Amino acid sequence: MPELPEVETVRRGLEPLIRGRAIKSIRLGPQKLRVFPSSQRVAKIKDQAILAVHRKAKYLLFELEEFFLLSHLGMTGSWRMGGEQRKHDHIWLSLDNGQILIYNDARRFGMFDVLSKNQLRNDKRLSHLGADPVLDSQFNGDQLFSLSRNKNTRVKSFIMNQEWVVGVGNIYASEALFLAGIHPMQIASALTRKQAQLLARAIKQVLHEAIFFGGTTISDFKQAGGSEGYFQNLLLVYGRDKEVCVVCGSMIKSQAIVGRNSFWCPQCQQL
DNA sequence: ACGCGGCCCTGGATGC
DNA sequence: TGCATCCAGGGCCGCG
Repeated sequence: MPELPEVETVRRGLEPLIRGRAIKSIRLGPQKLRVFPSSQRVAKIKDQAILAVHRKAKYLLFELEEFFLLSHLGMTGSWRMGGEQRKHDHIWLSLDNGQILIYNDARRFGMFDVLSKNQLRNDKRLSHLGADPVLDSQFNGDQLFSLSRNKNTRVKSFIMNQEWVVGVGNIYASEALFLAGIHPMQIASALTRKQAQLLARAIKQVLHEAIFFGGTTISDFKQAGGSEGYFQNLLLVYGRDKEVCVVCGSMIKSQAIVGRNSFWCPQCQQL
C-alpha cells in the first residue's frame, strides 16, 4: 500500500483538482471500509467548500470550512476524478463543478471519516503519531537515537512503527536500511548514535526521492491522475531477492522480519 | 507493558 | 481450465 511518498503524491495530484470546490453531495457504498462515518455525520458536509488537502503521516486530510475528511488508503485505496464506474468504488463526492471524486478500495483496509475540528484535535489515531521525516524538522538522528534506546525490537520494525516515525512502510524500510548500511534484524536499542544518524538521513533521502519520482507502483498504486509511479524502477533491494547488490555484487537476501518480508544485502548490511 | 501474531479483505501469481 | 494456496504497500486488537 501507499507509504508516505505515495500518499504525498496523491495529495499533490488531488489538491489542485478540488481546492475551492464545494461538495454538493456525498454517497457511501453498502460495503464498509474499516472505518466509515454514519450517514447523519456525512450529511453535515454538504455545501462545505474544500479549502485544502493535507497529509498527516499516511492519512489524507481534506480540510473543509467546518470539518475534516480523514482518509487512509489502507493497502489498495485510491482517489480518482470522475469517469466510469469501477468494481470496488465505495465513496462518491459530487463537486459543484459537476465532477465526481471517487474512492476505490479492493481490500477495504482503508478508512474514511468525518471529523469536527475539535474531534480532529483529540483523535487518538492522529495524536500518537511520531515525527514526519519530510515535514518535521525535529526528525533527525539524535531524536531517532533517543527514541530507540528502550526499543527491544528489530530496527526495521522500529522504523515502521508510526508511533516513533511516520510514513515508512515495508518498501522504504528495507530501502532506507540498505542506504544506511544497517542490518534489518539489528535490535533498535543497540543502534549506535552514528547508525541512528545514517538511518535518519537515509529515511529522509529515500522518501524525498520517491516523492520526486511519483511513488512506487508495485501492483495497483495510482497517482491522483491515474498514472503510475516510477520509483519501483529505482528500488535497490525491495523485491530483489536473489538479484545482485548494486554496490557489492552479493546476492540480496529476503526473509520475514516481524511478519513482513524484508530485503537486504548480507555484505553491505552486517549485524 | 511491550512486542508480536493474527486478523480484517480481495485479487493476482503460482503450483498441482 | 480449474482449484487450492500463498502473498501483497497497513493498522488494530488481544495475548502472553
